[in-house]
Amino acid sequence: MIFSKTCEYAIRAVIFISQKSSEGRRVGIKEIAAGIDSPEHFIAKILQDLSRKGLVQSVKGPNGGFTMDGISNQINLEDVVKAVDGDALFTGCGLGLKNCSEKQPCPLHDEFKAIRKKIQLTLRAATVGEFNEELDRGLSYIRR
Amino acid sequence: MIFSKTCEYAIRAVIFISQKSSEGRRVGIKEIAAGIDSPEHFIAKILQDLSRKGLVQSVKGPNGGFTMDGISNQINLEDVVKAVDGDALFTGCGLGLKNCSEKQPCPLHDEFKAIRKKIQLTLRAATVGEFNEELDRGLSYIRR
DNA sequence: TAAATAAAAGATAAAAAAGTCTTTTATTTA
DNA sequence: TAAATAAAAGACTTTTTTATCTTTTATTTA
Repeated sequence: MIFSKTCEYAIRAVIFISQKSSEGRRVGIKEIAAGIDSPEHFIAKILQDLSRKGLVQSVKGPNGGFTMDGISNQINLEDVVKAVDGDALFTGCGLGLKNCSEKQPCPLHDEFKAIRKKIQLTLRAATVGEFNEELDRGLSYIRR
Repeated sequence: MIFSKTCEYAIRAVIFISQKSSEGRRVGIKEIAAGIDSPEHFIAKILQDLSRKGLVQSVKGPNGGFTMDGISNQINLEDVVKAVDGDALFTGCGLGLKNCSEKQPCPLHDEFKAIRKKIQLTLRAATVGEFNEELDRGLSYIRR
């Protein structure tokens, strides 16, 4: 499944926040949850964590909410995935072997290395902000 | 993490069984569990399932055990993964969107399509039996 | 045919992931 | 400064995954 559910929500959320930020507004948890079709309190937890790690900004109180104002082009999806799922996806053995290494490879070592590399480079190349316009134009979706 | 723990064990187990089968012998659950470093009863369950689905053969009673005699070159790792984890890895949306499709794509639709394709083709190209020799020669490992 | 062997099956148990609910804290604005 | 707002934090529940233990069934061999 590549990503945990938590991570799927996280990616959808940062893309959503970025999109709204590009229109100059903050978004609250309720709007985010509705906008990406996720459980409200669950995505709240995830965003608390991302906020602590500096991947999103948050402001409490009336007219508060989340933004990625100015940072959505600095942050890429590799950053988000690492923050949520850690880097096992990029470094771990495909067969789950703890001691798998160049010297002691699993039978699929080289194959998985190529796959992991492709995943990593794909995510690294994708900034959170680069989807704003196509989302605005209805060319792609982050709901359901 | 790409595969579930169950699936990791399953792949390691079929490769192990294939290797021993190539030497003309059946292997019991205890030997398999020790050989791939997995919980004994857990891998037993998994193999019961693979046995029902025809991916491995099993024989009860004294001198019984599991084999892939004659079939380890017909079965590839895509078959194994599909049997255990289903085909969500090959067909599902990377962001977990149920309705993601060509007409209603998620922002990463094409990127994930390429990744899934690579994973699928890699697994399809790998027959269970093709690792026997390098395992025998100590060039790769399926333990720890 | 009885004893031994080994997988199959079923019932639990433990751990992790996903999801929910309540209280607290910070901030704004009237 | 009081009321309203919204995120932060903490406690808890549910579901899924992973793992274990016990009993049953099939097979072999002495």
